[in-house]
Amino acid sequence: MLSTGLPQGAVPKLERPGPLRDRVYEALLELITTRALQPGQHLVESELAGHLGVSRQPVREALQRLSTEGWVDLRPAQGAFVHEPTEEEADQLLTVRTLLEAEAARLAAANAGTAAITALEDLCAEGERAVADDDVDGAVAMNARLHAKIMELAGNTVLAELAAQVDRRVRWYYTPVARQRGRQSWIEHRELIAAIAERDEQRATAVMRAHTEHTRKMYHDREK
Amino acid sequence: MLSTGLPQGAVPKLERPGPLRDRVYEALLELITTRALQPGQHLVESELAGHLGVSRQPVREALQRLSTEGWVDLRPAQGAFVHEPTEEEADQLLTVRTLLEAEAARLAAANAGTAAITALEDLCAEGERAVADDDVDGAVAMNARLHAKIMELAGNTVLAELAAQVDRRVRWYYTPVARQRGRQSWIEHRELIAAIAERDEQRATAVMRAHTEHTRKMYHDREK
DNA sequence: CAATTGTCTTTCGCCTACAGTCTACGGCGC
DNA sequence: GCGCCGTAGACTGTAGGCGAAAGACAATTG
Repeated sequence: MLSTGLPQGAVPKLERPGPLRDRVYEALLELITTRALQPGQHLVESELAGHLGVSRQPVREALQRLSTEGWVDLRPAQGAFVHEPTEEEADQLLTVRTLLEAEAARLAAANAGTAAITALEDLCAEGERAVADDDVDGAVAMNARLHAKIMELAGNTVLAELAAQVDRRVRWYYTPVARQRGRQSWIEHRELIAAIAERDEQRATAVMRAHTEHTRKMYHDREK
Repeated sequence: MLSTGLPQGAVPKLERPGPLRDRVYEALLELITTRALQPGQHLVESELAGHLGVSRQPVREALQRLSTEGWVDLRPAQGAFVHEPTEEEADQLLTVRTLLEAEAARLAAANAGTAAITALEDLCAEGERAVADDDVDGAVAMNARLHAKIMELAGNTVLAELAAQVDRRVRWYYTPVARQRGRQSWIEHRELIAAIAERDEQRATAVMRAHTEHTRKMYHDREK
């Protein structure tokens, strides 16, 4: 027990700037997802290092990690290139995402308490408001947070981490599409939450599956 | 066209020892999975470097990768520690594995041709032979190859890569158990292949799900 | 004129060196 | 005797440098 009368959770925890490699990692990921670095582009370590004001080492380590997570391709003795998504890969990734999200919905339906349900409804309401205001970026952000919350309710950390990575890449591939489908998406969210509230695992799975599959359909319709 | 009369495909392509970091990665992974490095153990970069005859840099990069894949925990300013599996995590990982493998079985049932089926049956036969000979290591290896083959037949690269990682970790956690269940496992394999041969997606999914779930049951029974 | 070869630049892969930080232990005061 | 503080050791985090491989381009030769 601490002898000082400090309030337990309120200690700021001395915000330290974590390892440099992590910040470089996030910076690069941001640049990639925002298309500032385009697919296929050659990433030169020394350039990035100079541009970010650090040495090559942290940049190298960040690139390694980005490579294992599928954001860049690391050709031996040649360097890092921003990964170029193919039609096939995007499709496969979406299949996996559907799988993971559907399972999360099922688990969430099995575990969710009343407090959690209201939390979901709050998030959903906020998202709907963003759509009503034509705040596209806000709606996309709320969408991510809602899905993340469902993942959290599922209570499976491993599943959550995998899904987080897959989700982020799917969003990267499908950003042009995702921005288009605002309203319909949130109607489906309501349905999903209802299913979870009723503890109906089957229906929650089915709704989530249909929900993510709509993205695929949207995309294929758009191709023409 | 080459003017030299070199045989076209027979050129050995000059096997080069890939990047050092990759070899270090595989060496460390081997040491971890074989329990030569025990969970919780502190991995000192300079020690490993000296022991492997390389500098710290490749070791660092290998540790980074092992960290993102969940084999070691990287505590800032303190170093790398071999990850310690918890009951809960093992359980969650198994859930994910069940999910991925079941989907793979479904896709395999949808795609498999006759040639592929015979290939599966050959692998299965070889596995059964290993069991009959009490060749435990051989049986485990064949098990891995069979599952990998089914993944391949599923034709989803993303799914395959994810499953490969999850599988490897599951095998690490459950090695003491996995070695125990030889015969029953291969009976189930036969069933699974039959379902795939009949193109029965539903049944293939169900059989694979039951198959992986048996591992969980085995483990929990063993706890007592 | 085309194919080839030699050279040259760029960039990576790895090593070495230094600075910052955490841990452990021993001395000092109470 | 007990607890706190300071110091020393060890290890990680970051920086910079050297050798080597890959690609580009020009010169050379048939």
